[in-house]
Amino acid sequence: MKSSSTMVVNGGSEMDALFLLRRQQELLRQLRALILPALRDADGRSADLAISLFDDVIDCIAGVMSRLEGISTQAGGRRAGVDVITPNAGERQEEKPMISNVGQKRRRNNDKRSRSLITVVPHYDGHHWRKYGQKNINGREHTRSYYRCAYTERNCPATKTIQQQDHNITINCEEKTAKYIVVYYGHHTCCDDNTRNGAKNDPGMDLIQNGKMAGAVTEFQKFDPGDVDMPALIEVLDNPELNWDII
DNA sequence: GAAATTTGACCTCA
DNA sequence: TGAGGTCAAATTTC
Repeated sequence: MKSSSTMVVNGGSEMDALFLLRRQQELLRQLRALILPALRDADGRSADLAISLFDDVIDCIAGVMSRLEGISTQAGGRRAGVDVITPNAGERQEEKPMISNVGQKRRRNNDKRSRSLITVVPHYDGHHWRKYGQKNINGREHTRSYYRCAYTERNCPATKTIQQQDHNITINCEEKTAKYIVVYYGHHTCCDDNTRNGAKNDPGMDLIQNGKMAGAVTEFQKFDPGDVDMPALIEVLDNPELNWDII
């Protein structure tokens, strides 16, 4: 099956290419969060090397994106309705805690939104989340669920909401499985170690043990750090099982 | 029994 | 004033 990414590239503009690059960048981050726990358990040195390689690739994409952004700005503005996602965007945006007064209920400011994604696996992002609320949203068929980082005792302010899309998306006459809009707020201050350990408890990580993501992980465990196969990596990123779309 | 989830009430903000 | 976000007690799950 030809990926939607490829199709857009073939007929696309600078903005389409930018959109795909953002998607790839985000996919890389998700893949990084996905495989690092397994790598660290197996071999800490490989994990460190993998982090370095991932960061290099993400930086390269960021460099290409900034060039393309220069071109597309000259050509007439950004793609409507798409968040601009820059490297570490979530980390840079948040200087203040999201909730300024503990115990006070405050409506979330949209400025605090860091990024949003559409995915079929909303729990699968490498972090350990705890649900703290659920609401029916006006005009929506499905409820919205509210999650915060499970490491709140370490003052981690990260939260996210998961909203199932009202209608399943159909691409190339194929009925896709239910998709969820995941919006992340704040960033994790619970550090990588917690992310790593927390991921073991993340419901999404069960997917690996259950075999849904086993292919990707198995491939990576066989990975030779000295032999980076970029086409193969792109194949993994295009894996519909992950199916992350930046919105 | 601890941890996680559910759910109704409450609070804030547009 | 109502929609959306959060709290916290009750309930469920492990």
